[in-house]
Amino acid sequence: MSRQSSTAAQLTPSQLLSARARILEAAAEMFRTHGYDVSMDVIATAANVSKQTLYNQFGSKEDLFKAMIADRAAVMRAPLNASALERHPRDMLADIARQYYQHACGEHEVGYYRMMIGASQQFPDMGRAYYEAGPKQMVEALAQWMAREERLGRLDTGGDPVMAAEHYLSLVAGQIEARGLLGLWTEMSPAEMERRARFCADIFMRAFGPHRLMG
Amino acid sequence: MSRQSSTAAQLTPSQLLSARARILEAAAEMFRTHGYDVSMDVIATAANVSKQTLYNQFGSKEDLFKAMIADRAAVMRAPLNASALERHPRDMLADIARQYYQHACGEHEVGYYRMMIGASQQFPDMGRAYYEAGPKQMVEALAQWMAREERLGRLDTGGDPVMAAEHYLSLVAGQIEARGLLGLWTEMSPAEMERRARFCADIFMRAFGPHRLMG
DNA sequence: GGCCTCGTGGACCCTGCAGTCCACTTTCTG
DNA sequence: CAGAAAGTGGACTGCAGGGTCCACGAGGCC
Repeated sequence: MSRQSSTAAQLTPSQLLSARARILEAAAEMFRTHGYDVSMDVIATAANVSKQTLYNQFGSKEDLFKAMIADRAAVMRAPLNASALERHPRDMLADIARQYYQHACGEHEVGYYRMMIGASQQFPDMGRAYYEAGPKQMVEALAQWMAREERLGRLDTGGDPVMAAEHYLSLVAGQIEARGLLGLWTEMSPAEMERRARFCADIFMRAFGPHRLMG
Repeated sequence: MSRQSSTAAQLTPSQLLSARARILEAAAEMFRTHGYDVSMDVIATAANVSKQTLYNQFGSKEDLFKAMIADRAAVMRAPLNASALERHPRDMLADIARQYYQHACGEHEVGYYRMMIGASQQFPDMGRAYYEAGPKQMVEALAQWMAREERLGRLDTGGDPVMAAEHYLSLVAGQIEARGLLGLWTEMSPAEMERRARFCADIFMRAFGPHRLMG
């Protein structure tokens, strides 16, 4: 019993993960909140790991950073679950906006995005990688869906679904993201999310819906 | 003659400015391209000034940075020249987009924006200041104009001109800015600018024009 | 000419941080 | 149990960068 309690029982959950996973997690958190400038000591402390272990797992700070980016890229998936294909475009669009507001524009994600922007100055290829793993995926998935809807006659993007998709995502993210990037944080109530989501879907449908007034 | 040439004649243009102005200019350039991490030595060299002079003018790095921000804020003005009030909203909107594409989304400005994002992590109040001096001004100016147009019956924002204004600016900036922030640079031809500007104005008018289909 | 101000450049101090080393302990494995 | 493998903590090195100091030069003012 005493041996048990001294090894497993009193460990915090984070200590049950492998050292490597713990480091990656802590690194993500520290990089996100402090930018690339965090010291390796701070990361080691946050990961509950000695500095040496850290250097054993990842040869250098740059390597650690890159590994952590790669690790996150796997997490970051286009949240366009193609489940409900037969729903009305308006509902689908509103849903995308809702998902965005709930998951992709939190303090967490915006902080992460901000860090990537900062890092892209230091590691230019990383910016590209991030863009292609993240935003680009979303645009493409959405554009594909829109093209399909256009073929079904339920949307009219004027033959440029990519631009329409970009516009919709811009509409959804809009100033919220801009404010977040500059560190201005305003919590968004569920009601507000709902209102904005509907608003976005509505105006998109007015602009790209099938019953257009003008050519 | 020899005295003349040794003092004024062979000075480069930048050396004719006051030391302070030269420092501010060089600091802006260096901070923009390298982020807040540039060393003071580099800035001093770029300004063609000794390190001591730099510290005489601005007590510390932080002070220099803030002074440079303040200096830039004066330059950054909402480019919504209210000259042409009687023009058709569509033309006005297209013009705003054109102006944005020509002046506000160049490598220069986006680099500056990126730097501000990075700095807002270190100096939170600076992010707010930047937002209020820049984006916010634009949104408000545009919203005011839209409210006026709505009263004239030439626009229908559904009673929320601010949201409409935000949406229009998002539409215009959109993915271009996102890509720029991540360091992906794609030169935009004048034709492309024109196409995008028209596109933005058109879809905005379809969504918020006076002849709406649905309530 | 003599003083004063401003600038120069280069040496210098000190702190923080990436990265290394090492002696010691823990844990896994045969 | 013995030995290997991995981890620990803390001291240490080297360097970059913020900030200071100082001896010197050049122009303006009386």
